[in-house]
Amino acid sequence: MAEFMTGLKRSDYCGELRIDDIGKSVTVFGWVQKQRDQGHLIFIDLRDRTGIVQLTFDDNTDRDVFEKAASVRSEYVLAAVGTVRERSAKNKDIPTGDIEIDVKELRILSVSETPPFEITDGCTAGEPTRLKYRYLDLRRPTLQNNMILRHKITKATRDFFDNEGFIEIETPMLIKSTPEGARDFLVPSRIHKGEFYALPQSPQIYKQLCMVAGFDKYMQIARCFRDEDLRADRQPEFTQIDLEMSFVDMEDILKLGEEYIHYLFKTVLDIDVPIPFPRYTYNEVMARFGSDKPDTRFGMEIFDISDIVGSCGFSVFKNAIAGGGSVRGITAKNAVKTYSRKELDKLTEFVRGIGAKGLAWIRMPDNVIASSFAKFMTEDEINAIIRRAGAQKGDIVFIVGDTDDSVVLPTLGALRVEIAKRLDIIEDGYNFLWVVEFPFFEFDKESGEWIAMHHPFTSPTDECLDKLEGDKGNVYAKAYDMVLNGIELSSGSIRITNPELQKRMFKMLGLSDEEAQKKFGFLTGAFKYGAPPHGGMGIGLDRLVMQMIKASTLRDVVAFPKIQNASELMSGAPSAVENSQLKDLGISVDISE
RNA sequence: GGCCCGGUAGUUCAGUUGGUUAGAACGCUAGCCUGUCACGCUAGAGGUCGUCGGUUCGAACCCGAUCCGGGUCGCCA
Repeated sequence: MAEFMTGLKRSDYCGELRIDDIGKSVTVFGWVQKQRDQGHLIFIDLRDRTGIVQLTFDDNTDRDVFEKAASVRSEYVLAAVGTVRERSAKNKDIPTGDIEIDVKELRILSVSETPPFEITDGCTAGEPTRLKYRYLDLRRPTLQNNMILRHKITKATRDFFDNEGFIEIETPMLIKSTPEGARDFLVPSRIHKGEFYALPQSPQIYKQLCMVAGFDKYMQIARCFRDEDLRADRQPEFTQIDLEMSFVDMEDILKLGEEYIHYLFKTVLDIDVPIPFPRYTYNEVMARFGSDKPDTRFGMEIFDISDIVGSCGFSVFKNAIAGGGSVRGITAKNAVKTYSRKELDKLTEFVRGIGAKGLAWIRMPDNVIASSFAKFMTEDEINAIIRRAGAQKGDIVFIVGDTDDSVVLPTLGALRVEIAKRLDIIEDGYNFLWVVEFPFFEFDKESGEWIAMHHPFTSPTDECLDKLEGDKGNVYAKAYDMVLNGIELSSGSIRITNPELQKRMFKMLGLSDEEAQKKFGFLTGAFKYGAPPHGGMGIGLDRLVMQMIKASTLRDVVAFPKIQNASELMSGAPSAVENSQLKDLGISVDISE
């Protein structure tokens, strides 16, 4: 049935033919979007990655060609040779709508079964179906454009860093497992039975070794792996624009990051992102937005009413403050219509899910004030809260109190985003910002210990060096995050290059000299031979692309993504393997629980 | 591992006191149609109601278990 394309060569892409091409003899290849048979007149919409062109067959068409056209079905692969001519009935809705191809020769290069869903952007099939047939899903114009845009982004990225004097170096995928942080994906070794490689969570150590090796400016578009649970913005394998520079301080890296983003958005989207980006300290964003990756496309900032309610009659608030915590709130403008009493109960559930014990509110329809806690307060206290909140008729004030600020702030932060989405007050745009001055340690309530917030190679700030062993709560890191519209795009730091300091860091992480030597000896060993001061960052490419095309899930910017349970619907990976393979590796599998 | 939501035709969905033969739209097949482009008209095919078990005279519907999919918390130095 299928014919050969022997002797044919594409003259044009389908979607690129225009009225100027009238009279031109063309050869096009593509997939059948739609065949419309009207008896003595047949139209076929032929699609390739550039768009659609209409093929026309009528009484003047050779009989064999006409009959072949009548037999064509959706998604057949065709070659058509013919002449471009002006349409008698034009279609203003598509770029090629002024012309059609009067077909002289038609070849069916490949037939197709009826696809499980229609290959259009209007397709209503659910994601599981589309992922199972991802090769068909990828034919849809949206995903074609997403992949093409992603290509443009990686191309622009390489161009930018090349211009800046960076060298792209590939680091290994089979590396030593160093089980701090996320879980490693492990790869068994056949030659060393019972031993395993890990897939890299990032090229961190190798890029630092590149600095020791003198490459000075390194970059790589690197695949990274983490064996953790998935989210809409988290895949187990992802791509990072990884870079590292020697002889720089934090300012140099932030400036380069800003220039890169500016270049990228200008080149790919023709958008001027203002630089430099606003810069906030960690403590500031936590206090104002309740998040270390704040979305600043809307206001609704957090305010503190601890001073007002410190001795009020509402025991929840009073106890929160007495216990060393705080009482804070946000004001949702014009939210009365959106949030009924019943809806407020749902929000209470929402904050409980995050960890708060409850949610207090003041609802202000018309001239009456309804509140979940007013009966415990004096009128003066309520009025003071409303004044602090800047609340007016139609607004709702939400208040959370707890003995622990690490409950109060993230709760309000999450609530702030949830309400903003619901009220639809998030402005369009790209709000980049830096978060700097990260604490070096965070207090772990469960173990009652201070634990490092960053990887062990992150340098503390110079002035904090004396506090490392004592005043841990006041130690800050030379670390910085790039945030875009509430999503962490990038994380980086200046690294430790002093072997003595590195030793202290390992000690503080609870690693004995022996363990540190075993796990990271090859890095600290390298630092004995002249390590230049260096730092860098890794930018999440998938998340960046996702933001640039305004997709709601990473799956729309990854060609062959994994689903929620980390499997791939199309191939069925992961899967059991042959016993002979296991035997080769010296592995026996025990999945009994 | 926890919580929430979902699973009925190829696809998207509807389906209430539990009761005859489970419907619609799109898609598909066949016939007709000379300007369609969401073509039109006529006819038709297509279902283990996720799976297993239970309750019942009778289950898509009620109960239990389980599988699958989505979101989220934990987790992601």
